[in-house]
Amino acid sequence: MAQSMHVRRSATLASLAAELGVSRTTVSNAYNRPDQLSPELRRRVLETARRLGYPGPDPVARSLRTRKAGAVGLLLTENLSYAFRDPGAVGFLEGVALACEEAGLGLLLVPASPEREDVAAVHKAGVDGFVVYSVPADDPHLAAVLERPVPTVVADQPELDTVDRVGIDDGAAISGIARHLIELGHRRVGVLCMRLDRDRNDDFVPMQRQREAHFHVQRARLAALANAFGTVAVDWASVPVVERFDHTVANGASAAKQLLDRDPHVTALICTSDILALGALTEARRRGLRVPHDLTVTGFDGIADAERAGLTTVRQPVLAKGKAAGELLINAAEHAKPRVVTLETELVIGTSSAAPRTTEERWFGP
Amino acid sequence: MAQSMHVRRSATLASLAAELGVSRTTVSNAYNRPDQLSPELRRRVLETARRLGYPGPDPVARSLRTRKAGAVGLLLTENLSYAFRDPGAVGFLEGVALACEEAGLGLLLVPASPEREDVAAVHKAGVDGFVVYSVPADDPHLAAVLERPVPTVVADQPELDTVDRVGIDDGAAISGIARHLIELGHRRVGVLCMRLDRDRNDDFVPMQRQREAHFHVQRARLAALANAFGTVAVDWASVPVVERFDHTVANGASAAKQLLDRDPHVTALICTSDILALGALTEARRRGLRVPHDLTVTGFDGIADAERAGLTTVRQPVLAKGKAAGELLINAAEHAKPRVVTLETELVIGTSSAAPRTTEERWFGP
DNA sequence: TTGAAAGCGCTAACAC
DNA sequence: GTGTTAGCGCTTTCAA
Repeated sequence: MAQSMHVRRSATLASLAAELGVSRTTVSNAYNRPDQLSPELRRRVLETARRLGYPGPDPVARSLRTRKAGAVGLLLTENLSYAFRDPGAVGFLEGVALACEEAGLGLLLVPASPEREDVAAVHKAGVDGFVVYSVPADDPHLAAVLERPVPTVVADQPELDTVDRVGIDDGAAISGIARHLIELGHRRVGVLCMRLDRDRNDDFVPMQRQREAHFHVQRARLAALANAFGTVAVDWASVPVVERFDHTVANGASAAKQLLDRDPHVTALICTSDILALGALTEARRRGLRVPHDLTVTGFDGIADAERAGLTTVRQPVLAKGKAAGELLINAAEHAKPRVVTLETELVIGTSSAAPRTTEERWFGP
Repeated sequence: MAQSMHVRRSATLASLAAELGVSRTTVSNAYNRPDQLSPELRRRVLETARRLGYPGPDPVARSLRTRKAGAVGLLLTENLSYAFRDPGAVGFLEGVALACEEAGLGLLLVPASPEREDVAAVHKAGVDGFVVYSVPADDPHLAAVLERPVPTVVADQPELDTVDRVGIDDGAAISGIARHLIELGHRRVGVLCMRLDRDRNDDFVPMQRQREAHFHVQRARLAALANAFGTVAVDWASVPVVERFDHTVANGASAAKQLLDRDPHVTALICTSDILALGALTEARRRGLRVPHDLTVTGFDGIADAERAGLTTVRQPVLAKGKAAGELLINAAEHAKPRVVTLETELVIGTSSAAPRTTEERWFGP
């Protein structure tokens, strides 16, 4: 970004002061403390400023001096284009933006895609604090943020006990889904989940990977499911779990295909996100499976498209989450222990879940 | 944002240098020009930094010195929450973000709602340039941006001949809609448009307001419509045009209601955005009007919901627009004249437009 | 009211 | 390969 036409440059506070024959303090005051000088003088200062093309105090220099950047950084570790396409992420973003707007702070989106190992962007960010959203516990960008001497608030991911955090009770939330399915009589279930770790694994997920996932939210959901189905003697090790790195509807469909191809007797597909569930619905349709008659599908998040599709899911307040994160950061007063805000979720029973057909029904029709 | 637990603070480059018994240059080099010192010394520097809890060069101080903020500012003059809800705005945002991401630059969302007359946020923004999206030509935030000595790129709004600009040919694009309707035989049409000026006018729009609108995009579209329908002897002054300040589906519906209540003989509702058109569809349904049989409705933008609804509309490349704006800014090399990028649009004939019923049909059924 | 002095923390010539 | 010097442009005690 070199020059462009609209670049006047040059005049500084000092040169203005010299021109006016007053001290720098006075000029500074004209901008920052109007009550500290006579209206007349202030008028003169401002007028001369306009004449000289002085654009007012340089924000960077002011920031250096005041030790305030006037902005909050948002770390996403996800291609930004993803962030703007995932309704959950957009809602969160909106929430953070709202909090910033109210406080008159800017919101700086820090570029940090998963491919880019380059942490420089975090170091370059002139901000008064960071909100970290949905990054794996071992992400280098996160480490870089934590080194910066500014307050940090984490949302959903990762779970750290050194910084403030806002999230939901993922285990409890998805247990609601599990209980619902168990009551309906489902015992042969399959799971579609989002990225569990920084390395790509678009495939079935062995137990160890489930247990050691660095994406804590996904890990917590899987663990809760295992636990819930354990109570009805379902051996979790035999439950097929398919993972997808990129969170898209298409991937939900392909994951469902992969799972059903191997295990066609599954009566319910539990998805850890609505996006994946919408893909599962597509795949079900493609195979001629009627939902919920032939196959139950559940989601997670409560995005608009999911409710429109009648998905059984868990609704979570994404906007409130973002807002809470922003506010926590902005009010990061001195406090000894990290604060934790846990938001409420709500089980939404849609039309995508029903009792599984019995074996007879499978053979002889409904 | 005072302190919070995770705030180490203190050590500076200078103190590190002192501790190590080397010059500040050396420490600086350790971070910025690794090839300027022995690997061994660098290792020592970095190690000591870690020990002292030195988080690396302060980004603000560095920015002051290098005269680079490493970020692009985005001015929106709209409640941020609007920006995240309007699909067009989100697409644009994504495009700008993409361009920034590729260049390793941050994207700073500048808080500047229409209510907030406070321009301070613009002054505080530590950025290397601004992208201005969809603000009225007389917006004070815009004026503040133009005073800043950094390159600026404008998208859609406003039209200035001093800065780079990216947009579409609004007149030509909506003329396509007009011609389509004219060919179908529509002569009694009504228009639903977005905010025309900074002052709220949720009502019919007199000619003068149409002509003098500071939202140039809307003005251009209205002018093109007037012109197109002029060729078939439609007197534009008699065409009802209803404006809405807030760009929501609900407002589209209420605008359609207001228009149809006064002028029920209208055969086509031309909307300057898909959002408004979707609202118009709702209102048509409510009145028991079948679209397109009883009423033709057209939109503008080509958002996903519109295509899903089968709306006749103009598709415009919002993401490409954002990306182009970002790239224009980032490559703002020296150039004498402002650059203008005009993107292609495409007329999409959906199922929401058809020939108007004749008077007889109106009375005796189709 | 206004001004003088003292940096905020860092980088970039340039000299050693 | 390393140090010296000179600010970047601004705010803020403190004294006048």
